[in-house]
Amino acid sequence: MDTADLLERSYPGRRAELKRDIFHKALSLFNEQGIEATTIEMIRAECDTSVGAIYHHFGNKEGLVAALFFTALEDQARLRDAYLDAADTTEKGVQALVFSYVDWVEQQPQWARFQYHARFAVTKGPFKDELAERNKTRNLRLRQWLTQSGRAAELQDLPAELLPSLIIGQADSYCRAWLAGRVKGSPSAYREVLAQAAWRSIRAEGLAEN
Amino acid sequence: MDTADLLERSYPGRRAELKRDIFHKALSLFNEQGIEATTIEMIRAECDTSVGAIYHHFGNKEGLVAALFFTALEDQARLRDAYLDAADTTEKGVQALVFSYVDWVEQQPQWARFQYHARFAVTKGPFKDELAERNKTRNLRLRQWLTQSGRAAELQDLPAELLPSLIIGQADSYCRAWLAGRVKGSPSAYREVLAQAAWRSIRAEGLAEN
DNA sequence: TCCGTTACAGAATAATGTTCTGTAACGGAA
DNA sequence: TTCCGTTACAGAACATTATTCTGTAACGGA
Repeated sequence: MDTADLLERSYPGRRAELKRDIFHKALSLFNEQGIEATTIEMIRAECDTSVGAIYHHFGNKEGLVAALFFTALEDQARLRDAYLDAADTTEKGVQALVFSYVDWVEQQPQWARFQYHARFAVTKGPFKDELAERNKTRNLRLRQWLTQSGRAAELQDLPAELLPSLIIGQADSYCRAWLAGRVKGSPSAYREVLAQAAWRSIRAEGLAEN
Repeated sequence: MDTADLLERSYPGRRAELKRDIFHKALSLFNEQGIEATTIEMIRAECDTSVGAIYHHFGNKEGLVAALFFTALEDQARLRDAYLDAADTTEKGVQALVFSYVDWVEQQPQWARFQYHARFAVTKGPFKDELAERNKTRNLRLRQWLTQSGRAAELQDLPAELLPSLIIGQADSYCRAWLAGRVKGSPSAYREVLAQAAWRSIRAEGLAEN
């Protein structure tokens, strides 16, 4: 399960060959050199194609960035929903969110790294509306889980807008540190610790929980 | 306590007037338009100066970004160290880290937002060595606190490289959400909740703690 | 007052993003 | 199979933007 697999999944077929290749090479370059520092010419050379081809498929550099970003978001959400579907208790749900997050980051470090760095550009740029649109539908399953009836009883009395950060914040922070090379242990090696930490921080204070 | 104050603090004196102005205006533009989308010409026009002046002070666009980034980091650390010095227990220390983080973000939203978005570029670019250098000295106080003797007894048995993320991850996540406009409540309004959550997630399991 | 240094101006240049026009490959319809 | 609209690609021309360079003015200590 690597970058190539993700691309086959999202853009299958022979006719999308070059498109996948541009995706793949651009992703690497953006991550290695930085987004600004990567020129269209570099991508063109790496893919042994023409600028025309790149602009044909993606419109412009911003479009390429946005397309990569959306692809990453969608793939990550796919895994998250799968994990969430298998969780039958609140604690398991929290675990599912943390596990799916760190597992995906570790399976797709390239895409994860890029996602972190491209978010701002996409949020500001001309694709911000499309982003908001996609967010809405992509996070349906998550929102449904969060607001499921009876959830509140198992959790502390917390502002709803705080919940996502409380659940995923620590894992997210560690993943960033790992991708930046500031720490060595892989995120998924700590998945239980991270899930535990999240759960301990939001669960209602029971008497006999561990 | 706003952007202007921060600048007076970091670059005082009359002769740094234009430099401060460039900082100030560039920061706003970078945040509003995005870093790539902001041209030197825009900054020049906004400051009513010349490109020569900008390049004289900062070398190039990357240098300007790096200078802004370093300024933000240093100011944030200043507040953190101040809070940390006043904390006399482990729990208070965790609280100090969370409080200083959210308070600074709320006092300096412009700088905070920029910091998030510029990190990658600086990490990759020609200033990465200077960044690593500065990180080392800037985080001295923090590292000292983290490794202070007796700390481990009050905390769960956790990998050291996980600690920073466990303490600050949730607050960090919420700050990002707030700066991006995804949530409404200001970070410092939730400072106690966030500090509590962090503490609950890492403290050793006592019997009679609340 | 002199003089080296720093601060700034703005035209010239270079690097890079984008457009545009043309050509080839594709794939269904007749 | 042939035709034809559509999609895929090529690469030169163009536009925008970053950067350099040369010159001038202000500063500040000797």
